[in-house]
Amino acid sequence: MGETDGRREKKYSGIESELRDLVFSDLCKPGDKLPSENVLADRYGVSRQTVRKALEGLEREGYIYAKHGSGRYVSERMLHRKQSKNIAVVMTYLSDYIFPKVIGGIDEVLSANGYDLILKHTNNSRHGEIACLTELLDKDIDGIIIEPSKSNLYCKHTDLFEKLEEYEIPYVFIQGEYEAMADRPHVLLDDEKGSFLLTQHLIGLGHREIYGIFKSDDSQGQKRHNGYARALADAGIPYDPSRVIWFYTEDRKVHPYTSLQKIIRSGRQVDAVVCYNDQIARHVIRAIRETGKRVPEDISVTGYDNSESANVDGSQLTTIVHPQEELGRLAADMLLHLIHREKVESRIVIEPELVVGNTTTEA
Amino acid sequence: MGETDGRREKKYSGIESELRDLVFSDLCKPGDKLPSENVLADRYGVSRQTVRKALEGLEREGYIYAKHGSGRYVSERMLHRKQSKNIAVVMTYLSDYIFPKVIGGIDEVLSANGYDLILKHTNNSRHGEIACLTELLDKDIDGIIIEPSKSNLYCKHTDLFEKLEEYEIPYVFIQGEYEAMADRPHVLLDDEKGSFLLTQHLIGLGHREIYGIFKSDDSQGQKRHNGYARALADAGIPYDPSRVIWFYTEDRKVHPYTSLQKIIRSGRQVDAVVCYNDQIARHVIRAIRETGKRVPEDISVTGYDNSESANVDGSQLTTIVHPQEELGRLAADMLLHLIHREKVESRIVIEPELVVGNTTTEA
DNA sequence: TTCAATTTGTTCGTATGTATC
DNA sequence: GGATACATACGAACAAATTGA
Repeated sequence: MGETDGRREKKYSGIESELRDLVFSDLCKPGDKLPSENVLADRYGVSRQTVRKALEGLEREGYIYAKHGSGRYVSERMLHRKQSKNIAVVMTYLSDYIFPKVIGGIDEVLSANGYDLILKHTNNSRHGEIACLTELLDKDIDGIIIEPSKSNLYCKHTDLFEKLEEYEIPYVFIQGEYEAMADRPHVLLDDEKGSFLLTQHLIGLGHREIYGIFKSDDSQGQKRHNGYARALADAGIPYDPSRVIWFYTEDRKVHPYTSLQKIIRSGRQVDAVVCYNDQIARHVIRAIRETGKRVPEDISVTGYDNSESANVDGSQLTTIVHPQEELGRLAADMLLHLIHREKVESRIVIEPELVVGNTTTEA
Repeated sequence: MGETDGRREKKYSGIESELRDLVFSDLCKPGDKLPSENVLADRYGVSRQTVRKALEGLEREGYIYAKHGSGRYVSERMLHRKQSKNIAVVMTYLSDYIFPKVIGGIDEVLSANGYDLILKHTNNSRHGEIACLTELLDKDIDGIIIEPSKSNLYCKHTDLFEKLEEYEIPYVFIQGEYEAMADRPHVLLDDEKGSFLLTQHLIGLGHREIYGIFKSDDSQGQKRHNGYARALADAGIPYDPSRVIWFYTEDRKVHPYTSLQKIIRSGRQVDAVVCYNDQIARHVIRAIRETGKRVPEDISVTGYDNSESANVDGSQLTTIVHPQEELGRLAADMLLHLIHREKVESRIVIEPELVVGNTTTEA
């Protein structure tokens, strides 16, 4: 007996959306009075209760309010309509090294577009990244800029990123990339080429016994290692695994320098050291000097990032420029395009630029 | 005629709060089924419609959900009850100088308590601060940590802070203070005493012609000036306004150094310069050296904050320690107490600590 | 000040549709 | 299929606040 007239539309929700359109249209200004419940009931040919049900939704959202005994009015809140206008930025660390500058670049673009940043950090642990993303899924955000943690390990939490896509929350990776997520939007440096340039520079200076210190648990470390290896290969220098020291995030402050010191003290020839970044390079230089060798006269050292620590004590590292703010700005721009559903080049690779300092010299 | 039996309690709201208590009590776990509408109607002796009205509120807030044809159930969301868990941090700048470290300290405490940071900055303009606060009033936040902009000017937007109080959003000032808001929660350095210690140090080294460069538009500048003046007074050295150079945020990069150079080149005796902060001190040292004078042999210079720029090129400024992370942690702690409505000391003043470097020496 | 009309707020009753078990 | 429970819809009545005559 049911009058199955196709899909059953609820009366009140139809009226609700009609009223919503009315309120959102230019015809309505904040403070305007809406027709009374009885008038609307007549107009739409429904009961007063049904009209009330329709109005309830709008009132809950704060777009209209009721004055007892007087009427219903369009709310002030119509002016700044509801949008979270929050962007989450998930980094490995927040206040060290180059991160403040990257965040500054992101903020520059986003705050100019009325967005606020929610900052989170993972301490470069997979666990931390999962925790961050899980929390963010419960939050009101319009997009995410994320620096992957331990990006060289296999990404076991692709489900979280799929959830983001399901919720239509766009995201952009910066700095590193998960192999499994390589087709997603990225803004990256060409780490492989940067390291290639540094190593080539050292070879050009006549060095042959070139050591490398790389981080094993992010994609940058892997790529910088690859650039180092390719430069050696191009120059016909055989790649020797015993000249490469790998380290993890967790032993950054302990391991690699002592390994290098042992090698130097063992009497093996060391012409130069290509370091994962400037921080490592600074430690390496100190470690080398502790062994009695000089930098750059005995051993040349290169960094990466041209960070604040690249230039201290009158010493300028030979390093690669990290366009910190620019990286942030590019990622923010890309994210804005994604939020606005505009077509956009979803993979930006920044060309590296060599800075020759006074920590490298001819052999 | 009205049965004015005291205050007329709406039937449904009484039932709603009873149900709310039930749901919030330990008797209910997520997934538990509530009694049916008819059972509740009987139990409370009201119509089924009234019960529905009461349940509506709880459902809107997400604490219960309905399964058509089955019943009503306690929601998962009861676990993480509704709270935005966002804290806004409003600073003058974000990525320069000491700010990343302060933010790092704030984050350390708040992220451990499940809060996220929303970062905003004012560029140290009153206009910027008003814009930030206005935007934040429309956002879902549980508290604010704010560094006042141009805190030495009269605060013309106390209404915004009153709005925050009205909305019961607690806030904590850090670094500076508005005179009109001095009774609100603050975490500050004792800038007056810090500057006093620096000036006293210079006097102890035998200097008499001690100049000062201070920022005029924040309370720190004013207080550091006062400490300078008090130290002179204590030592019986007359205060000479022509030895004090004031500058504004907007001309930080131009004005004060050239004024000082003019003074030096005019042949007036300059023993020492007390600078507003380390950044200024670095510029001042460069400016002095441009005139051919030496630091510290001819002129001693002091900074303030012991920031990263305090120690460069093998030169360590004589300065005052700024406990950057600690300041952030203290402010975050205070804010947490306020959010939890716990009693808390609402004014913390951190004792300054002198660092003697190699930019000051005996006269 | 009073009063009546208007408008929203609350509560009851009733009926029907539809999903679940 | 039948019992149960939630969802939608309508009608009616009175309470309480506002407004303007």
